[in-house]
Amino acid sequence: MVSPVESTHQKAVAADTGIVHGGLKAIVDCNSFYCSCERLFKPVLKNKPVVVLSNNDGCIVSRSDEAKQIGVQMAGPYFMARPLIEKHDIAVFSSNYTLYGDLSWRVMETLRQLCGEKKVEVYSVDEAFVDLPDMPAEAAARYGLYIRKTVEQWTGISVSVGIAPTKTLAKAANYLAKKNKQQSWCVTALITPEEQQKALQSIRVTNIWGVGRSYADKLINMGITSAWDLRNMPEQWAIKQLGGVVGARLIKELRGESCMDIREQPDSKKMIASTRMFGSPVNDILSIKEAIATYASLAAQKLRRQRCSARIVTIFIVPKEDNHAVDFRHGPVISTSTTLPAATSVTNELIKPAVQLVEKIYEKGRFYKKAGVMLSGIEPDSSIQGNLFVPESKNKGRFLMKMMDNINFSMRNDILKFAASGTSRNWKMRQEKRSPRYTTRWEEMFEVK
DNA sequence: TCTGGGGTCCTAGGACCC
DNA sequence: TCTGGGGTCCTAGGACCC
Repeated sequence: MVSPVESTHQKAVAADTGIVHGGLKAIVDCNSFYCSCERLFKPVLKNKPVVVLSNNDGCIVSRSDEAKQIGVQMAGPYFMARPLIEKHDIAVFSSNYTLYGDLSWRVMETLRQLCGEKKVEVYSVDEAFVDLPDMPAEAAARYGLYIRKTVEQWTGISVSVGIAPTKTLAKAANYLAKKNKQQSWCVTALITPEEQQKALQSIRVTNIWGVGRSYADKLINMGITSAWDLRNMPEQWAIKQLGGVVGARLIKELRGESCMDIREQPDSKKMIASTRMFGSPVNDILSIKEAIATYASLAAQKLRRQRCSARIVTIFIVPKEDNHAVDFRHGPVISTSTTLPAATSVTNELIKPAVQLVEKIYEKGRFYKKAGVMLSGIEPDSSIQGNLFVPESKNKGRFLMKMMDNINFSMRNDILKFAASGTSRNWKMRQEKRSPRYTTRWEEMFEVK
């Protein structure tokens, strides 16, 4: 008897055409993206260890290969890695999202030109899935190499490419490509069942896309240690143990049965958030209200950029805890929300309810380390019913918003702000080591000498 | 002293309605 | 006075991703 798994595999490659049933998918992932961006404008740093910090200079979010080799941990707190960083004279940068955003756009444009406008799904700032429906199996690896070379020539950013019949297997391929850069030339294809088996047997279950910390612990406790072990578990088991339909999909994808398509146009956001850690913990309600007002106006900007309005305003604050444990986890989040009578994207109409909510959850005497605003119940502006009774001033409000957005875009991000955001900002984040925005600000442009 | 800032999807459970 | 079962909507929370 042939099991369903085997029969899927037998159908996988049609012998006459060499075209994989269901097509192939690639994931293109920039290598140490933020570090690569920083290095692009400081050629002195080529082959030197570099790290980039998160907002607030809190964690390490990107490491060059050299920094990895020295032993700097990903997502580790900066203050803990600092001795090592100083000892080895590693270059350190605060994150500069304006610069990374611009270079990201260039990489994505390159992919669209190479592979077709509609074949590219931008998955994150440094990753994209590419649909390769007609790619013959034997041409896949060569094509991956072509992508890699072209992107590097056109943008200066090096990428790794994984190719396989499903997104999850493509991610696994990419993981191996990055792991053995020397042999793989940053490209790996997993097309045949044999290739897939060998690859999955070599990957620990922890490193599979879709398996996070808590599932990893659970799986290892059950004796499921390799990706191959996981692939061979029954779907019913996955439904019970790994979050229902999500788990079942994961198993199918590992077997080569594609459950996730490439989506060229991402849906508009269902939720928009703006949140930050404070530069230092805060205990007075006034500072928290200032922060909330600032985040509300940031979120409102994002909302308008998407040409949408929101009906639900949620705010949250996170109390500071004293936890220096090795496996640090964030403490509880205290949140509350309110539903507005009508959706809006006008900043002051969102600030006001947001700030009022602070009273509901703030506890006097307690210190907080983080706060945020989330907007949901999002509707496109075009679908909002005109209301005869909406006063004229509302249109004025919209006009003002548009002006503010334009000014903020071309000048400094926060040059115009509402009075409620305050002016002292002792809660503002630290960002001491930011590089210039070489590609988007005239006054910070890279000079060729 | 010091541990990011976004997002998505799914499930469970309660309220409410007929 | 009795009170089933199904549907829908909402919220909270947990898991994941980069």
